Amino acid sequence: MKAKSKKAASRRAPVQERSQLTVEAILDTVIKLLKRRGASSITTNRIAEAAGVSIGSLYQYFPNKRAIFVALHERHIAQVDRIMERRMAESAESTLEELISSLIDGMIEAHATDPELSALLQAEVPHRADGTRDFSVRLHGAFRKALAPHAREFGSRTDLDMRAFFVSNMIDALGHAIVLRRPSGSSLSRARAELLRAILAYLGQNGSSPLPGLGVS
Amino acid sequence: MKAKSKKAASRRAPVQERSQLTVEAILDTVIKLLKRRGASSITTNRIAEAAGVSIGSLYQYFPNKRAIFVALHERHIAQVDRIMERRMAESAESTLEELISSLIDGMIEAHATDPELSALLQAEVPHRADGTRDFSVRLHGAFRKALAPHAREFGSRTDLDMRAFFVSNMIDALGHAIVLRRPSGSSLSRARAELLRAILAYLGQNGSSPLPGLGVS
DNA sequence: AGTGAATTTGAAAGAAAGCTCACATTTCCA
DNA sequence: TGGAAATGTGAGCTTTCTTTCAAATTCACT
Repeated sequence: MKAKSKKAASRRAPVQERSQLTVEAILDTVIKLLKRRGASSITTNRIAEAAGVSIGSLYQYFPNKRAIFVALHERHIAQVDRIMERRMAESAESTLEELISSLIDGMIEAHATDPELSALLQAEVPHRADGTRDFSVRLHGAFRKALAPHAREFGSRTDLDMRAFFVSNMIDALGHAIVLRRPSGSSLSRARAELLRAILAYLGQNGSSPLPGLGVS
Repeated sequence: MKAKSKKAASRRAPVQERSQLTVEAILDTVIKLLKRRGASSITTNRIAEAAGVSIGSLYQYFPNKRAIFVALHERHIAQVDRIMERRMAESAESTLEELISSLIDGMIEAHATDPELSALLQAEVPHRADGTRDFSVRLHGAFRKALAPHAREFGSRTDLDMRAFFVSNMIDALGHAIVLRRPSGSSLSRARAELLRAILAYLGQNGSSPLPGLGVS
């Protein structure tokens, strides 16, 4: 889960604190405008005005409008990276169930904080296709490492690579789904427990350890 | 899985065949331009020119550029709807495993035909957030129906609604994932079998019926 | 064949948005 | 403290979007 390096510097990189604040203000303002008016009404001039910076400053740091959106995605992904990396480190000594459970919570934490933003980023804000792929690859790699020590616990000559791929995608995609679209009657914690159960069942541990408290099934 | 009705008719609806061909040509051309040059270089005039229709005709059927993208998404979703609906009907008398297996194949069929397009639609083409949600809700409802007859087969007082939600999201999200991002070494059929196994394990049928042929773990 | 509706055309132009650049201001640091 | 580097500014130029519309063509139907 290492965050990746900077992209092509088609524009000046902010080095002083004030310019970093400018960049942050721009990205924060885009979020505000996204929520208030939707993506289609966003213009670079509106962004600059609402952020309290000149249009010239905006183009000092972003080569075009799309780059602003891409940067917003990257900032969000970096945030998720940080959360998952921390939990992965903390759970180094834990059981498999504890590890999976913690990573599910991490993904939920990363998106439940601002579900509206997550939904907007996914649906309305265009981004580079390989950006999503990079994150997926990174998460996959992280799970391959995280699962390796427990390889013996689930089925015999299982394909670790494939398992890691499925687990990482289940946590990512289903974590998203339960935060953004879970059935109206159900609680987040209930759905969270269900996701844990699904993953453990997939890893060949279903039925063994009854889940605590929540009355799953 | 009923396809939904038309949106606000801010423009004339095509009634004759030639005008329907015009609309199709526009959408097909957008796909071509998307693949060739990427979303950011697309202009309405370029679309019209490449499609061999006048800019006037384009604006006869689409109120603005975004509407063209939305229509592209809707056409794609309608295609997936059709495929899934057909398979759902065909598998009405089947076992649970046969049903799930067929729906997995349907989702793969729907996206493996043109993976590049699927990736582009997801990443580069902005769409209404509720469009994605509508599809998710529709798929969820369909699975609730499809799973209801088999409710007795998996665990006792299980929550059908929640199960349907997870199964529909696993097929959708993981179906996407294995088509677009599966580990380089693995075949699609191998991943497909793994997805089936994961869902059946989640539904509490793992270990029971050995899968045919593919040697899944 | 005749008639009206549907469709197409494309140039032209106003509106809107993206973006540049010459110059002003602030910060850094030797 | 002085100059270089970094940053900020916004008027206005360029590109693209969007609309208009009168005239031509094609289609459906009798």
